[in-house]
Amino acid sequence: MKPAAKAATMKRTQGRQKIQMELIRDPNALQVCFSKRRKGLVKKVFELCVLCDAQVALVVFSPAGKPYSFAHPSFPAVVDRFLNPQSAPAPAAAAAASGTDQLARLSELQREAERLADAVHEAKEVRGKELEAMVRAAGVWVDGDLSRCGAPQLEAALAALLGVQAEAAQRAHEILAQEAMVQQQQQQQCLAADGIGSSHGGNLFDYLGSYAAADHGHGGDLFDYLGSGGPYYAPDAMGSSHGNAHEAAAMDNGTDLMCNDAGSFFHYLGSSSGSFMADGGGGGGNHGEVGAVDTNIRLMGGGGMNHGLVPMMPLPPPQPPALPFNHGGFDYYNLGYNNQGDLGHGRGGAFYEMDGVYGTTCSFL
Amino acid sequence: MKPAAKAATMKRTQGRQKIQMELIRDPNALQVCFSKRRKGLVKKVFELCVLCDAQVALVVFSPAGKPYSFAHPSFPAVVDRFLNPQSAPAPAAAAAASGTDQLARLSELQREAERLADAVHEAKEVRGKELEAMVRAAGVWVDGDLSRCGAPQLEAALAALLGVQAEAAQRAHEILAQEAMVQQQQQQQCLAADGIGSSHGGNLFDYLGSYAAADHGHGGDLFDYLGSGGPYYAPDAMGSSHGNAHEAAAMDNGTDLMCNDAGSFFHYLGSSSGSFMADGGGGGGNHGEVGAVDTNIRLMGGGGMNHGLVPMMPLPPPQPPALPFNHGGFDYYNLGYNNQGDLGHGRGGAFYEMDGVYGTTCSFL
DNA sequence: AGCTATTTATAAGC
DNA sequence: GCTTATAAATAGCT
Repeated sequence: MKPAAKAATMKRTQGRQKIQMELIRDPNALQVCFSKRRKGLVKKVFELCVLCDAQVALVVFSPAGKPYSFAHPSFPAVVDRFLNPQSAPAPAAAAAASGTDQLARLSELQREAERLADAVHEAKEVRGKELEAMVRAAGVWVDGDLSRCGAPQLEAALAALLGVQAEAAQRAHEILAQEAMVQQQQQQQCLAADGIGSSHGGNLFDYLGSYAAADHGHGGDLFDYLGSGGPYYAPDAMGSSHGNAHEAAAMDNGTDLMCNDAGSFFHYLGSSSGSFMADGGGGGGNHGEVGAVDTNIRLMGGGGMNHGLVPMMPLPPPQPPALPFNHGGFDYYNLGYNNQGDLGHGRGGAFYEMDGVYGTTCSFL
Repeated sequence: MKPAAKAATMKRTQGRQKIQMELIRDPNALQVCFSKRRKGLVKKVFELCVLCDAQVALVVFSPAGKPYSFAHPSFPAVVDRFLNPQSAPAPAAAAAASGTDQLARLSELQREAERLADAVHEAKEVRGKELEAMVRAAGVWVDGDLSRCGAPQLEAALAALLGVQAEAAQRAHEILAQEAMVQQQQQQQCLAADGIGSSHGGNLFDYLGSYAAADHGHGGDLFDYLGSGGPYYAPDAMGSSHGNAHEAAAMDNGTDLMCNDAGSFFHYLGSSSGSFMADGGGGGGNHGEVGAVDTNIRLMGGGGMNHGLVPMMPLPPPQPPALPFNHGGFDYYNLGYNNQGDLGHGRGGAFYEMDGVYGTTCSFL
């Protein structure tokens, strides 16, 4: 390279600049940043799923208030897992949880809280010393501002922190548990099967590939490959079957690690440059496993509302009035890389996050 | 540099290698990868929160089955948001949720909270000074682990998160809504207020700084700074005032975007390399706002169980039989960078994810 | 949205 | 867990 005589002038761009970790004031910049970072975040989550067969659930609200989510093997699966750590799905058990059990839990929670408090305290002490030494240390900050919070909130907050919040939790639990059970029945062996969030409004499932495939449509991509270089499998989208297992049991669970309870939509078979497989929502679930991952990932990107390619789900409006959860829009989910100089560049991925409400989605048990 | 004659030999390491996006077969490598990536993931999420004031909720199960979580402003807040998109909180509803039981619990929680707050406060103070030198970071977090959380909370939270799944969602909604309302009453203007998960077991709150400070204890770090380079503001912890707004109204909401419904604990004031401000929990809620973010972030790192410094929770075995939710352990949460060639390197952060059950935490409404 | 130039995130390795 | 050398993620522009 040149001696940098006019290096500065040479550069077409200044390149990435380090930015302060603070709220971006410029609305436009904020939007751009959010979009890019959300995309990157999803890719990271996805990779974590694939590489470590980790189960995850992510929900992000855009600054505009639109919700985005990603989960693997599925939210239901994650929930189920929480409910049933390692034990098999105890149908009756759930019910049992309520009542006295609840109380017990609460007691525990309380104790937990105490311990936590202690921990904090100690931490504090220790920390103080450390701090002296320098900087970084520290802390937690668990505080925030309670200032704004009314005392009541604080209470609630604490309760929450401590894991308490008995009541709400309790009730929610009961109800949800039941729901979960119902769901479980359906999911049984294939709990992960069902789709994740359903993005109403027009979201797409993008495959987060690296030097993935050629993009399908820059202006209107639905499913984009997000993986690295493998074939990505995107089974059924958000099933609507809330009544029973529809296509359950179909997919082959090639999961090596522990993604046992999973059996979701997107199956990552990933290798290197592979083919992108997307099999619609409906029926058959399996496909030719290439040979690797079988991560069964599903991700629910937000779809742009302006994509052209995939005409999936007509999005039958469940219950507009009934469901209060209609936040948002969605985005894309295109995480391809193009650095490696491989095939195209895997662009695609449309996104948006205006204040308008595109549609929403959700996914739960 | 040399003409690369023996370049290959010179290199101490081969540097980062590109890896196939597929499940890592080697257990050890898997563990390492998971730890690193989870850390990085959390950092990313955190940054997204700070930069874009996005609200998020993340749950990750380690391959070993341990749960980790992160949220901002808190799970409860997110849930609430799902439940109550933009509508105002219904005051009356709250009453319904309450029960005598509630009160009792609350009282307890309050006490707990107080203690916690104090602890935090002190820690904060100490740390604050030191921090000035560094970082700024900030944000929120709630990461910790949900392992211990009772399923109910998780369920509820998740349900909320996903916001959908009609059925479950619906019912959950009804129930939760009520609960939420109750909460809302308390939180009213400060819904985001409540804390997040509590990591029992020995988690630490790490500050995710960038070119942060020197690490306190490599072997046993508690609170690590995770921020980048700005002032970090960690007001009061979880106040205990559950009766009414104590220090309410204090902080200035620098939030530009839309984090309107939030009013959480961690307040990020971050600027550039600024001073670190941490104002204890108790009383006054405000502080000198540096001038920026006001992100109100809270983070709850997971602690390693093998850290030396903090002798936290003995982990009194709650109820092996009773609670089915005992997944995991926790980890660290140290996301400092050291590249920029600033101060130290911001190491710290201990983590682990064995199959042992360390303790857990939860956070919900 | 697509392009760089950099900043970050991390495989490897100790 | 800490370093090193590189692969990736992205801030600033267009």
